[in-house]
Amino acid sequence: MPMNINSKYNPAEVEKKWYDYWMQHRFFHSEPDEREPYTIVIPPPNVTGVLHMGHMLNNTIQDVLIRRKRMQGYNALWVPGTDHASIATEAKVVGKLKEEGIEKNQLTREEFLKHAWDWTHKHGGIILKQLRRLGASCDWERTKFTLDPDLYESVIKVFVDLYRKGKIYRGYRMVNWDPVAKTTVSDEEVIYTDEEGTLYYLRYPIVGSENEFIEIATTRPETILGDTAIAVSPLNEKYKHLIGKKAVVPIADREIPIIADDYVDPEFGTGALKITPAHDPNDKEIGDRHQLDLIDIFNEDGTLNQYGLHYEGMDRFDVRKAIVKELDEKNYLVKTEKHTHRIGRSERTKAIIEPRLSRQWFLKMKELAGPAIEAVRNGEIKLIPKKFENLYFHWMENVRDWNISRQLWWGHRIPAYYYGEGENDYVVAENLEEAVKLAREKTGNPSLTEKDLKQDEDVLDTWFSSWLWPITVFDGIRHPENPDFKYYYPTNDLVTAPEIIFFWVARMIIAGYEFAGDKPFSNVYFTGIVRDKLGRKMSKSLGNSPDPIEMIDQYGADAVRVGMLMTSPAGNDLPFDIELVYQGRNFANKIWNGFRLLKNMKIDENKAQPEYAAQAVKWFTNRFLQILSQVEDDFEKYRISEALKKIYSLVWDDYSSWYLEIIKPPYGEKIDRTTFEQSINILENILKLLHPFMPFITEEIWQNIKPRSENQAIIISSYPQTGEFDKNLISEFEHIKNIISNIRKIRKEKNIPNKEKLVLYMVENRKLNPELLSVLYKAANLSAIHYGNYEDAALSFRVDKNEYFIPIEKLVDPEEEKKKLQEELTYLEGFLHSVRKKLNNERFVQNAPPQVVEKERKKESDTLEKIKIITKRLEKL
RNA sequence: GGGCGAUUAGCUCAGUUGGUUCAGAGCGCCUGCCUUACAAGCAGGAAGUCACUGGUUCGAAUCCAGUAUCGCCCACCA
Repeated sequence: MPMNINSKYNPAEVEKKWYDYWMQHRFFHSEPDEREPYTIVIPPPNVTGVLHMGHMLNNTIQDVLIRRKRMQGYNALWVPGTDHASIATEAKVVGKLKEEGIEKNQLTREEFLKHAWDWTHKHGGIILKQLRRLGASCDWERTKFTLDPDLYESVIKVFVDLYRKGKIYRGYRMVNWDPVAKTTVSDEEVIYTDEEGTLYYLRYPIVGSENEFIEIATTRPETILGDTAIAVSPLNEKYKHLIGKKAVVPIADREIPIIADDYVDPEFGTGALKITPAHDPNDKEIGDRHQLDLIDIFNEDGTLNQYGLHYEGMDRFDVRKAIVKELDEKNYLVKTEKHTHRIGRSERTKAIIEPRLSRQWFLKMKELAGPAIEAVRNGEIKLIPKKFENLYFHWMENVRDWNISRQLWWGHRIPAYYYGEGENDYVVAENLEEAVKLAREKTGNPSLTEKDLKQDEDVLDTWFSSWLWPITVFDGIRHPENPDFKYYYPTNDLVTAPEIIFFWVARMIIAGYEFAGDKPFSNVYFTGIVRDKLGRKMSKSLGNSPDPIEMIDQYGADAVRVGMLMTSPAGNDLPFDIELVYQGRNFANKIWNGFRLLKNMKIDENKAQPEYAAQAVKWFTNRFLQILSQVEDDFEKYRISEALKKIYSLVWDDYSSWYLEIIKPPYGEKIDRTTFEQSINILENILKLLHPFMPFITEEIWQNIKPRSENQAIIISSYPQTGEFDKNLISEFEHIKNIISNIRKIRKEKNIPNKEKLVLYMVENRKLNPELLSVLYKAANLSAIHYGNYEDAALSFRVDKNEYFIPIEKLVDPEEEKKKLQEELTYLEGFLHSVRKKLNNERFVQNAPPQVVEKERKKESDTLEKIKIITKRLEKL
């Protein structure tokens, strides 16, 4: 049926229609059955986030993988969901409340959480809606949120379990303290700049020896009041005799040990380092190694506390000035030097960050990491590309204990319950009831009640719930025997960004072995970072990121998907350019017009299939299988961009430029039924190959190219199967294409209209399948093909060892023809020379594998033959 | 400073265990075409000392060493 189809593909009309159709028919939904599962869990985006270019790339890849497997007969499941993202979400809620004039600290925990939930319900899930626009075929019926009751319960259960196994402990950790905001800030929120400061050289008297001092250098003289040791390098001869002795802290008048530690650089400053474990991260580590005391000299606002002695209550920077003066007066200050060093300032308040000790919960990582390292080492889990394995091993082998507590309210509240003020006056339990029971046992006080217990105020790090994601989305912590978990776990592929290889990927692997007894996934595909043309990371704050939804509105999801994938090999950054989306859009249009051509053809039921069409069908069928096998290989190796490029070229070059042009009936004629049906078949296969990349346009065409019954859809159709193909046929067809190109070139050079028929003479040194000549007639518009040499004036060209002539009466200039032949000859002689150079090299003939030598011999003889042909031709002219 | 990776056409990248005319693709650029599917198109074309230096080898874009530049991760010095 001819119909009126616009020559421009219009994605906006099409995309919503088919997404709704897929949803209505629950094609994305999966339930365990007898098929083999193929499972991906989404890296859960922040619940209140919006879609950015990184998500686009990431989720397009996941959708390509899942759609392909679905068509290949797997029970494919892609589990979507969101992450509560404690820090990011809490910051947003705090900011929004501030705008309304409400400070967080005016609210109770319950009041604040209500605001947070309201916010989550209002903005949460926007990103999931946006993913639908991209075409993501997630099983939305299984959408999870990391704060869902079942996930919450699982996280708490895991905490308790780890605590009972002795893997969770309380300890102190340096945090970035903002004395103006009176809060901790994350590492990411600290901005470092080089600033000019002063290095103060101070001397500490040695206990027990008259007039002997040890000299140190510091940029922060006020912190001497918190000193608990002086460290020197054990290799430093200068101080060897002092190790084990004591020194006196000036002003504070405390005695502190002189210790040896490798951390100290004997070359820097004086070679001796004052140790203030409460106020410097490195000093803290040294302090831990040597069991030094901790003296915290600061209040929350950066003024000194009682350990500041007579400076109590003064600001840290005022104290610095004052104490330098006092040290100088008392003759402890040796000298000062200008010194440039990096200073960390709070992003928000610009206040200089104060390293401050704070009590936190930690998870011991060393033992847990063992099986996770082994799994990657023995290939049970593959990282793609492989280069990330080095990074993984390096981190895992030097893994530090994980600080899992955060001073926030939005998240999973730490299930520790305190019944007293003492260091160990707490119990860890899954709920309050259980906690009471445990507390009674621990204290021996049976009258203890819920009212006597106070739950820890902190919540768990967001990653402490995400690391369980592949397990908890199937409820595998609470009910490890449930059918979903048994069927879908372990999942197959994970697609994520290399930035979170430690935060998330490594920890998921650990959790998988620890809590599920098996890996969480088999392959991890790392995408790159999406950058702009200038190489900058696309980010909201830079404003250099296009709005993905606007792009989809304008160019269609298929175009955007193709644009994202066209040039993004695993692990490589993607320099995004809108040109890529244009290319995707143009490609969609190309496919669309191929469809239009077929759709508008009129069929002659009585017409027999022309030979050229039969040959074209045969060729394309083989060519398709050839490309299909290459594409399968690419997918096997996760070379997704490569697969797309091959399909792109198959569709554009082989299918559109060659196949369709050949089978297209001459103007005004109808097409025969056989060719038409075969062409539809071919198109269907092409659409299937394309569907994972371009789900919408392929569904639209597939549904319209022939009548379909309800419940049929390309999304659930079966993917083409690889098979044997005739390489020889493909190569012969290449030869024919080559002849056609040469004839087109001649037409162009000589200004011969395409409508004018030409005669071709050919000298066949390589025999061609005569049936293929029908294609030649059709595509080159020939009136006759003669075998044999053409002796008179003619234009000639050579393909392989064959020689072809196009006789043209007037327009042939023998000189021009001679020149062309001469050029060819020169090239061939040069080539022959290089081949012979190899063959004359005895060592080559002896050492190279026989096939290689054989190939060179063949090259030699072929070239000689070609040279002979040209020489003969030249003689005649 | 430590570790990892990269460097191939104007741009973005392939080049799969050294061996086909191996120097490729897409985009861009140049030329000619509004040819009855598609100008978001068609037909042609130009363009690279494979970062540099040396080595291994019969043979190197491919393997090794060094140098330069860039990127990423970690530690960033009292």
